[in-house]
Amino acid sequence: MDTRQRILLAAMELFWSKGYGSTSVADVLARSQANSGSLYHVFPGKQDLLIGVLEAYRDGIDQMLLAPAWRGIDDPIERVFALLASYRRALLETECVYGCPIGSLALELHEPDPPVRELLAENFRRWTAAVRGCLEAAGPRLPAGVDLQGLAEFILTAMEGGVMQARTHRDVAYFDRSIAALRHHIDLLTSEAERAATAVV
Amino acid sequence: MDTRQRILLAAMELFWSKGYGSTSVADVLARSQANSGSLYHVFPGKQDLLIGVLEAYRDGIDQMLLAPAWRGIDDPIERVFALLASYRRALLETECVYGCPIGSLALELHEPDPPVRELLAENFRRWTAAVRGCLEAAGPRLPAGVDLQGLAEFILTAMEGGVMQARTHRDVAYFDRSIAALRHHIDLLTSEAERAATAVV
DNA sequence: CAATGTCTTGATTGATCGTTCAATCAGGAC
DNA sequence: GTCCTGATTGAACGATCAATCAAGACATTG
Repeated sequence: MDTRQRILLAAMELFWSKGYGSTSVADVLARSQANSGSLYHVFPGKQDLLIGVLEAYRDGIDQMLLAPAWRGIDDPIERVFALLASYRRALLETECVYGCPIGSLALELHEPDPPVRELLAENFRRWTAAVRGCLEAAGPRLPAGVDLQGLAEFILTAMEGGVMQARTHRDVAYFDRSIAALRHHIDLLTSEAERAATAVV
Repeated sequence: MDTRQRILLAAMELFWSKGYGSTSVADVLARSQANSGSLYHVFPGKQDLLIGVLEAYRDGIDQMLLAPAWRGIDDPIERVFALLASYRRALLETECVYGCPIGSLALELHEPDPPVRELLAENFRRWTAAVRGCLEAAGPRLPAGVDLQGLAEFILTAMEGGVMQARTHRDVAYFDRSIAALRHHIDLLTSEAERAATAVV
C-alpha cells in the first residue's frame, strides 16, 4: 500500500471517530506511520485530506457500503432496511459512539469551503439515489403518485436522525424505534397500494 | 446585564454559528466584550461554558422555543408542525447555515464528557416530551396502540434529518420534503384512527 | 555510471489555542 | 480610616496547531 493510501485510510478512521476539527495532522501522521513532509507532499493541506476522504466515500459507496449490505437480499424494500441495518451494526460495534461519517461531518462543518460542501452533498445524493433505485424496483408495491425522491430522502432522514439520538443517548434502542416508525410508514404505503390494486381488479 | 449573562449569550451565538471546537475562547471574549480573567472567574474552563449553554437551552425550551412557536395555535397536532416550522424559519433566516444547535453539538462532540453528553440527552428528552404531550392531547385522533414515545422521537428524527440535509444542500426544500413525508405519515395514522372509529360506531 | 526528477525525512516555524496569575479596583463591614 | 471580599484586568505561559523546508534517499532514465 502506498503512502497516499495509508494516509487516506488513517484520516478516514480518525475523521470518523474524532471528527475533522479534533483530528490533528499529527494524529494522522502517527496512525499512518508517515512524516509530515510526506503528507504535505501528497496533500497540499489538511482540507485536501478531508476532500480525499469524502471522495473515497463517494467512490466507494457501491463496493464498501451497498454490496456488503445487500449480499443475499433481493427484495428491493428489504434492501432498504438491510442498508439501515448496516448502520445499526456500526452503532452496536462501537457502543453507539460512531455514527454516519458523512452526517457527522455535515453538521460539524458549519461553513465548509464549496468543494467540501459539494462533496458532502454528493455523498447524500448518491445514497438517496441508491435507495430511490430500490423504491423504483418495488414498482406497484408502493402507491402510484408517491414522491419516490422525497421518500428516499426521508429514509436518509430516518437513518441520520436515529443515529443522532442513539449516539446522544448511547442507546441503540433510539435508532431501532426510528427505523420501526419508518417501517410502519412504509407498511402503511404498501398496504394502501395493495388495497388500491384489489379494488381495481 | 451581568458579565456571566453576557458571556453566556455570546457563547450561545458562537456555538450555534461556528460550533464548539471552532469557537475559541478569544472569540467569546471579543463578542461579549469581556476579559479572559472575567470569563475564567465565572466559568472554570471552556467546557463549563458549553455546560452553561446547554443548561440555558434546557431551561429555556418552554419560554424561548415552545411558547413562541405555539402562540395562537391550539390544535395539538398543528402544534407539532408549528414547532417544526420554527426550525424552518431559522433555516430560511440564515440561508440554511444554522440548524438545530443541540443536534449540531451532539454530532460534533464525538466523545463528550459525561455531564455534557447527559445535557445533550436531556435536551432531546425534553423536546420529545413536549411533542409527546401534543400527541397525547390528540387523543383518539391517533390509533390506539401507537407508540407515542416512539412517534415523538420520530418527529425529532424528521426534524434533525431534514435540517441536516437542508444545511448540506443549502436548500430548504430538503427540509420541506422531510416534513411533508412526516405529515403524510401522520395523516395516514389519523385516517386509520378515523376509519376504526366509524367502524365501531 | 551519471544525471534527473520524485519521494521522504524530521527538525523547525509562527500562529493560535486554552489557561493562569499577580495586580488593581470598587464597595461594604467594622 | 482600615480591612476584607469578590470582580476585573491584561500580559504572559506552555502546549499544540497546521504548515514549511533544506537535506538526503531512492528510482528511473540516458
